Amino acid sequence: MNAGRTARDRARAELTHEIKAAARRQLATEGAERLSLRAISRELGMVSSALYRYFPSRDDLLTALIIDAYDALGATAEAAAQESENDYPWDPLATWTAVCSAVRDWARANPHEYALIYGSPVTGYKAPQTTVEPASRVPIVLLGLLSRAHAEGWLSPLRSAPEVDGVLADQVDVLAELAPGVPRKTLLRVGIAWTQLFGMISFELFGQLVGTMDPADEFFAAATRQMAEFIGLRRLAAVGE
Amino acid sequence: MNAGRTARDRARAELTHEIKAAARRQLATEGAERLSLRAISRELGMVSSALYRYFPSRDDLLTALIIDAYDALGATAEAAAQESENDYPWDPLATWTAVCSAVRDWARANPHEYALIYGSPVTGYKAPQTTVEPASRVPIVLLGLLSRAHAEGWLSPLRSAPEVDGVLADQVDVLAELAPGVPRKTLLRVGIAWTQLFGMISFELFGQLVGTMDPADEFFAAATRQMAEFIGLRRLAAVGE
DNA sequence: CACTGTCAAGAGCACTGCTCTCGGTTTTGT
DNA sequence: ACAAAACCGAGAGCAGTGCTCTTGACAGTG
Repeated sequence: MNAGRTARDRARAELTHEIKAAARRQLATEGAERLSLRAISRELGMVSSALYRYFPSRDDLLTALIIDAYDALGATAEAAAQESENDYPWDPLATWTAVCSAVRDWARANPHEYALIYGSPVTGYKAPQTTVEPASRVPIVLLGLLSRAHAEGWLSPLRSAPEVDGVLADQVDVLAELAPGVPRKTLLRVGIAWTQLFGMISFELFGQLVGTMDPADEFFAAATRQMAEFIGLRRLAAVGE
Repeated sequence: MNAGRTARDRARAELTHEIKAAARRQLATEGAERLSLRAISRELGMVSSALYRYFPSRDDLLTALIIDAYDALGATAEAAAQESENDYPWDPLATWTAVCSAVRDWARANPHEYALIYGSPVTGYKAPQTTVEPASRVPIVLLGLLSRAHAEGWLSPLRSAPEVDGVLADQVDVLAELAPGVPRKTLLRVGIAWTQLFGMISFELFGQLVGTMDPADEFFAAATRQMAEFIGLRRLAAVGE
């Protein structure tokens, strides 16, 4: 458990970190599929075969990068939420937009790592179970925010929305475990907003918006605001309505 | 102009088609980034260098596959819209959901071609201008549907939605050219619904929904319905409201 | 000191995209 | 009808890839 038990352990941890850093650098210039172990080893001044002592295969290195990316994005979202949660009076709509913007900003700052986790999956690469926990950090932030907003009376009842039943009700209920008390109607719409958020970011990053919403700042802001209203997050001034 | 003017032209067209077919087959088993010209040539019983007579580079082959995919998806969407447009009385909400479902079904039937056009862009590959026209066929279908719906009084005025101004108004106005008469508020929401649709499909195909909305049929149906209402498409019974 | 596990190095395999040259065929212009 | 031009597939070859295997050197522990 001790991080630097022996000199060998320390050297190994350090080199592992350096390999991932070089891989990330290469990810930015060459892309995920052209990630080359030999190029990394060249950059690090070592022989290619030595890399296999640290990552048994190219896929294992990819897995490490994917987990790191999920964790970095998750930490960004958590930080944005945290920063906004302490305001008084707390404004869940502001927190919602802050988290969404933080996710977008991270994606724009790290487009290749974003593509690695939210783009088309690398073929022949089977994501191991270890990736699902870091992948769920962003949804957990959003659901936690919703849960607190509900507890404090910030959620509209969505009277006009249809009831959620059947298979969908069961599926929505697994979200409810992370957002106790939030009604199904709201949770379903959170799922819709969730896919909208990442769909929009992917479109922006992957060039699907050029010609229309290309500088996407205003589109993103408007969409985020309207989706927040869609799921029933009230504006600060509108609590008692 | 004549398709089979000479024997050589005919042979060339046929071989071009066979190469793309083999490439598509390999796309399904190996993925876009592992698409190998040598493997294609092996499958076709020819020498690898001969392929370069038909596609000057791997990127050119990819471009052809991308254009074909956009065209196939566009044709699917157009067919779905056409089929629903002729119903009487015409129900634009039904057409909307039909087009969305058709897009999803095509994506599920051709996941690798979908990933090719809506997944992370292949690194080092610069999409030429020739791809934008086939890429716009689906948006054109949706906007045309909205335009007709507006002309026939099927669109709610979206009174509670905020005004669209500034840069966003200009961006939305380029959509307006494809959907004459449709108000900005509606067009902005169409953009939001558009990103939601493809975000949802991508999440389903790329495995981001497992653990929650995994069999996504009901989620998809509910989301499509609610997004249609979001953009103001009225239900058939609610025209006069 | 000796043993055990870890390390970098290097050769080697089968593969990739791509280029170039070669001889043969087809199409085209006159 | 015939020569010139365009096109074609075959093959060799280049520089690069992921990955495996063996070899010899080193550090940590008994």
